[in-house]
Amino acid sequence: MNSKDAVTCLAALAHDQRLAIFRLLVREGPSGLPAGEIAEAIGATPTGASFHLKELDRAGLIHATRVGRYIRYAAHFDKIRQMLTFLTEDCCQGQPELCGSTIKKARKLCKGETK
Amino acid sequence: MNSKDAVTCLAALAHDQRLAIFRLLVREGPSGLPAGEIAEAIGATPTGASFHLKELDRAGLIHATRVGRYIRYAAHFDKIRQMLTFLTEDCCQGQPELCGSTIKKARKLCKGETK
DNA sequence: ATAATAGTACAACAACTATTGAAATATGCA
DNA sequence: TGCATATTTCAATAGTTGTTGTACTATTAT
Repeated sequence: MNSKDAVTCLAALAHDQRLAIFRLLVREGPSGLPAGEIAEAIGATPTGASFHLKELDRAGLIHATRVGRYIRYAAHFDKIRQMLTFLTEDCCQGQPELCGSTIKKARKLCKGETK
Repeated sequence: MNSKDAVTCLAALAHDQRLAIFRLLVREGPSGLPAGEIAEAIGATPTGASFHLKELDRAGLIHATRVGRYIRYAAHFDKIRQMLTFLTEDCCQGQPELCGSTIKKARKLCKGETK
């Protein structure tokens, strides 16, 4: 991930409805949801939802798959990881004890961490 | 952290120079850097740097402290953690094995994780 | 084939954001 | 006090992004 790429991701997320879509799809997991269900869930018009889904897709944070007459969207977890990593790379010059009480906690995002 | 707050943070980061400032200050740690040094490091004019620093400050991602005639800016690590947590909350409905190969890795952001 | 459903594309307009240069403020030093 | 340094503020302009409604395309079922 480079800076331009990261800016595209961040700009895609920097909108109320798109952030809601993103978080919905992160919660939903790899199977995703069809566009209509997403639109309804966040209270957007079909046109609006389509526009925002396209933005998120363009940034690579989600991806679309046609299934019959539905188009399912799902979070692209690898890209998400890349973006989060990019944001906090080399934090505190490799001495995480400096921000220990803060960034560390962010790693408890998903449970199940073993090491 | 709520959605509005998160959108403000993400919008603040969704700019090439501001992202560069943010990453510089994350690397730098709690002591931060004076505005002029930041401007020089990212190749911005004093006016431009000031504008972008203000945006990041307004979002709560960094904070300013006057030290003599310098103004030092430092990352606000607690806010950063809150934002990262907000983005990936309840991922995969609490079954991280679904995205296990991806999000987990993002937790290796800072080394020094012990548990 | 035709109609119904799911979703996208386009165009016009409004709203917001970034950039620039010049002027202002704050602090420290001679 | 007066000058230099560090940084911010302001105003004008240019550029980008979001919203809305209408029209279009793709798929399925009758």
